[in-house]
Amino acid sequence: MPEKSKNSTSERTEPRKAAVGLKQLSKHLKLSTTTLSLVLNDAPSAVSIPQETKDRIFAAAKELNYRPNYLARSLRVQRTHTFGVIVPELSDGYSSMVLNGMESVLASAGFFYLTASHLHRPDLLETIPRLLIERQVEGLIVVDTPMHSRPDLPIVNVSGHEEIAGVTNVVLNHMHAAELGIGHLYDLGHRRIAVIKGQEFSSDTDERWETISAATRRRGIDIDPQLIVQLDGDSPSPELGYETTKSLLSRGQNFTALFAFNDVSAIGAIRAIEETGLMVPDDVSVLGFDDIYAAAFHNPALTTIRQPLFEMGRLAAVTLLDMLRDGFDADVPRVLTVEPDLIVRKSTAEIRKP
Amino acid sequence: MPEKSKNSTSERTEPRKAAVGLKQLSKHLKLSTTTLSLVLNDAPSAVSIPQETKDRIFAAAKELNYRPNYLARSLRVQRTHTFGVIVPELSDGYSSMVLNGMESVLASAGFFYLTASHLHRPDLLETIPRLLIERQVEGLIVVDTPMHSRPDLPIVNVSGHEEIAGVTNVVLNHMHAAELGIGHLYDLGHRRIAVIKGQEFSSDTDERWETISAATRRRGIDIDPQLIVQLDGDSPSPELGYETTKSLLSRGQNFTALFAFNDVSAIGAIRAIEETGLMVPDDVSVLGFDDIYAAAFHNPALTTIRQPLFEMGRLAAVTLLDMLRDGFDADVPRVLTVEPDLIVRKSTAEIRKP
DNA sequence: TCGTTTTAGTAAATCGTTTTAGTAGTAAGT
DNA sequence: ACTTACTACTAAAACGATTTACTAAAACGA
Repeated sequence: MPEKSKNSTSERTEPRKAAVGLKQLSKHLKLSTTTLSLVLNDAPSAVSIPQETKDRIFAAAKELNYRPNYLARSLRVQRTHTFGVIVPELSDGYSSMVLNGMESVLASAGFFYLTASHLHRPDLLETIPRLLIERQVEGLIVVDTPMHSRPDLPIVNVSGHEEIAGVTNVVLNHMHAAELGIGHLYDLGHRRIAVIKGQEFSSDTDERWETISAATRRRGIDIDPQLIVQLDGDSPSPELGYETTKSLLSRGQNFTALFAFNDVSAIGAIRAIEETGLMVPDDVSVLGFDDIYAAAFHNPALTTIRQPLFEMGRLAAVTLLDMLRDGFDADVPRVLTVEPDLIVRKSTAEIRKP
Repeated sequence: MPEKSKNSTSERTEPRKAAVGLKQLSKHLKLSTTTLSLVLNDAPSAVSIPQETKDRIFAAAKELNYRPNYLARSLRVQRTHTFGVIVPELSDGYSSMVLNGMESVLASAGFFYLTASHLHRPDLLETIPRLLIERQVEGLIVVDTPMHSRPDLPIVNVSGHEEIAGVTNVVLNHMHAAELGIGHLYDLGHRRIAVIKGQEFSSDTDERWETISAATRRRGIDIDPQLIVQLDGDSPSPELGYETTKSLLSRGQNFTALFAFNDVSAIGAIRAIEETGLMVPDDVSVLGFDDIYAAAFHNPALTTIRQPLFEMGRLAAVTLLDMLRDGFDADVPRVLTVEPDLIVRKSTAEIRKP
């Protein structure tokens, strides 16, 4: 039985091989760094170099564990293959889904990205873009974050609504989303519909509200101002929706359906509603937004407007890459629209007594 | 009515000021880049430079919008103030909470980080560390990911269990967690306890299982092998827990409590259990793990073992920063342990008929 | 054989900073 | 008057790659 050398403690702390650079490699091979660079990058002018030499170079690079210094390379070629990503915060579910989609594109394009959360703090919103630019990111992906000024590099804003030269917005078709949501509730017979608006700072808040408003008017019903509440605070917990709904319920107004700003707040709302002795969906229907993973498995399973967050991230990334490839003022679209879906589950039902 | 100049198309495309570097600044000021650098970085040797000159420099830097090139700077000073972060995937809730904690430290330390997801693909697990090292990250934070070899830079592994020279593991006190969980179920009278183990690839799976196993034995009960199931697949949806629990239920064994690997799978499990006509917690108690945001608001509210993920991320970051400051072989602890909490809510209850 | 082309490389400039090692010119000390 | 010290700077060498512009030798063409 061969002795396991795996744990031969004397060998454990192997000599930490100092990373070898092009210079040491060139010394070892007795070739200039020029030649090495040409060969290793398979530059066109390396055709004249015989295969034998090339092989020697590759072999030595592997053997000495050569690691090109990407910093030096980036400095010289003036490309970092790096994007900056600005999000409100990482753990809100929304951002991480978008990032997920984004990364699926970037990884295979050889890009990395630096992430920064602004936590809705104005000072960070101010400094983060500058810091990222100093780090020579080639573009910015901004998620659910207002961008007023126009930094001098390509930007894609996911859920951005300002029209700014040089920034492309990736947005949901909110009109369609509102039609789906309100249409669904209307078709179930609901006329007294409460709405939880998003936080002041959330990019989608206004557009969402306006489209919902339009969709109800179009059906000849008006939303009682007493039935409108707004999320406040920046916790990614259902707590916010819970509190908001509590205060809505305390007004004593009756309503048969509630359209929440997102699934997280819908979940909080359900708890609040049930705590007052009402049942979802028998007494009040609750409609969410986003279709997060948990939505399908909540009790009751959430009826919701699905927003293709992964796709939005993916789209943002490919668009930014396009902008880079096509030069500065290429005519990429100013706005890219993705479509929502109505996912009917168990949290909405026909109104009981019409 | 004042005309809205917002859309005055001629002004829209403002001249994109080319970012000015030290050289142009020096030309403009008729001072050497040396002087500028000294002053702008407030180097000790800048004492001899009169305040008037300094002011001129600062003023010009602001006016011309000088942006130091961090790449060049990093290359020269051999510090990037950048970490690499390796996670299984971004949208699993676990990683993003850890990242959140991590970022809270890094941001104020002037560090940025490059994130990469390996999606459990062996090729990515192989290449990602190399790519990050080429980009000159100063350290690696690895989340819920096995690390066998020892790259030559400081590493902190969140939920890492291998003992490797040079890497510090941040781990939960699993023994304590198991004691809390099993103790709670035991105290409620449960003796036939089912367990959902984590996925094969999850770092915590083995340790979690072993400690649970020990905690039950310590109480003189043994877990029926028929009551052990394991998650399979890498979706961050409750679907996995649902499927797993379905198959558990189909075995026809009876059990009065279920200890799930995490809250997400617990939520799936509850759905599966209720679909067979059983009630949670009346017929079977379900115990989760992690205490994600949704746990408190699920129906029934999840009793769970809270894992301080934010804190673990925070700890990982400060530790890595320490390792950097104290030089290579500083004696940072090999393992940092954080403590779990039992959060009793509504998904567990006393056994009905003893 | 002479001129041209090809082969197989190399020296040096470059990217944008920081940093080391000075250098004039003035002021102070003795 | 002569050293010494300080003031206010600057030239040039890093950092580690890439890239432009060469070169010496060999091969080829006429």
